[in-house]
Amino acid sequence: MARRNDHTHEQIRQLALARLGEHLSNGPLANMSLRKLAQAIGYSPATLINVFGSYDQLLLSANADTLDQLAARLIEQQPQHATPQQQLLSFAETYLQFARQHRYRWQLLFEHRLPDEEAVPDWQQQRINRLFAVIESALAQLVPTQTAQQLQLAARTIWASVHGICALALDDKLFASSDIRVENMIASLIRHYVSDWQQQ
Amino acid sequence: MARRNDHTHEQIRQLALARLGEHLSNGPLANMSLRKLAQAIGYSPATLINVFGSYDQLLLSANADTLDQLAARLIEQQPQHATPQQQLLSFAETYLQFARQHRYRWQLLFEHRLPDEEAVPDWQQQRINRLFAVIESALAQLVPTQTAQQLQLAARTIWASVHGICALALDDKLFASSDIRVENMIASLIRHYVSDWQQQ
DNA sequence: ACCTGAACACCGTTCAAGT
DNA sequence: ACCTGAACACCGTTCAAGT
Repeated sequence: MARRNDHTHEQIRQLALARLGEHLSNGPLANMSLRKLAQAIGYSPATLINVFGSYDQLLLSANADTLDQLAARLIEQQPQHATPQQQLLSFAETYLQFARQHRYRWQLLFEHRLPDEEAVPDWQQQRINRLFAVIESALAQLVPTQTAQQLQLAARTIWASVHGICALALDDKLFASSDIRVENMIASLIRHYVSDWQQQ
Repeated sequence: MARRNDHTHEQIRQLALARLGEHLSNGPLANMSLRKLAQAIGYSPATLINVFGSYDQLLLSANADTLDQLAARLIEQQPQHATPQQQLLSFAETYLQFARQHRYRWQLLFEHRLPDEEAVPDWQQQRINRLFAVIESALAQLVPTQTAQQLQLAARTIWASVHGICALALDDKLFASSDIRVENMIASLIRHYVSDWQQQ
């Protein structure tokens, strides 16, 4: 085999994840496979299993990258001197933009499940909690007297709702007349929910 | 082959869909296959391909059944003498209940995609529009002066939001402290969105 | 010690051959 | 005419054998 010892495990990790990323910017995971991925980087399928443990864990690593990219984008695009409402709207719009730009990566993030239903690993949970913190902070500015639990509930309700709108819109499952745009749905959600929520 | 001519095509359809339904009440689609399904009903894989056209179209037929079951449940559980707000809340709660009870069927409905991204067939779109009509009717009672387009936008925003909450909750992707329940998120969404929306 | 070719147990689909 | 066994081109994973 030609490539033996050409790369460390860590380098093989990066090669595989980068190549998978390229694929996911063009097509769905269903068009990729462990064998194709291995061939594309010049290693055998068994090498990738050695390095990642399994194809499922390789995909989990790709999802970790996706969460990092999403978090970076959300935080860098977050306006600092805007009203809390505008911050929440901007957050949701950035989320939609990311989902559109990285459609297949984003699908993989939500549709890949570990075979034994084992819990999502801690490092992944922490990445997600960091994103919720941004929403909770905007909500806390809006109504400083809210309890932590009320903030948690509202932040999760908003994010899950925005997520649902993006997910169904990207899959064309809303079947609305053509003049109904997903941006307007997101704006409608944030405006109406937040207006009433801040009146307690 | 033993079963030749034992059943009409229509009977084979029903056998296969019923057997797939049994499987989906116990586990995810990933644990099923065309070959296993064919063996379970005593036919060859090629027979199922003859009858359905492909495994993908077989799954599409299963999704049509799911939409019919969901629509029946939503319509029969819809309270007639409740306020529009209560109707919307009841609608969302029934949706959650269905997603929980038929978890793997429901996953298949939203995650199965035709390989060539071809449009969802008309009969499926009509089934979905029938469900939106129920939401739009409750919203129209709330504010009779809304335009059809405003009703469409609000109905789709609400449904996509409820869907997102259910989808993430069922996959344990919300990571909230244990005292935050998904029912409270749905109630929060409906209450706050609808309260502000009806003030136009 | 590290890597992988070959084998294993699958998969959806096709079609020539059988009834 | 209808059906399907066998073949085809895949798949993820394992592990004995090679370097």
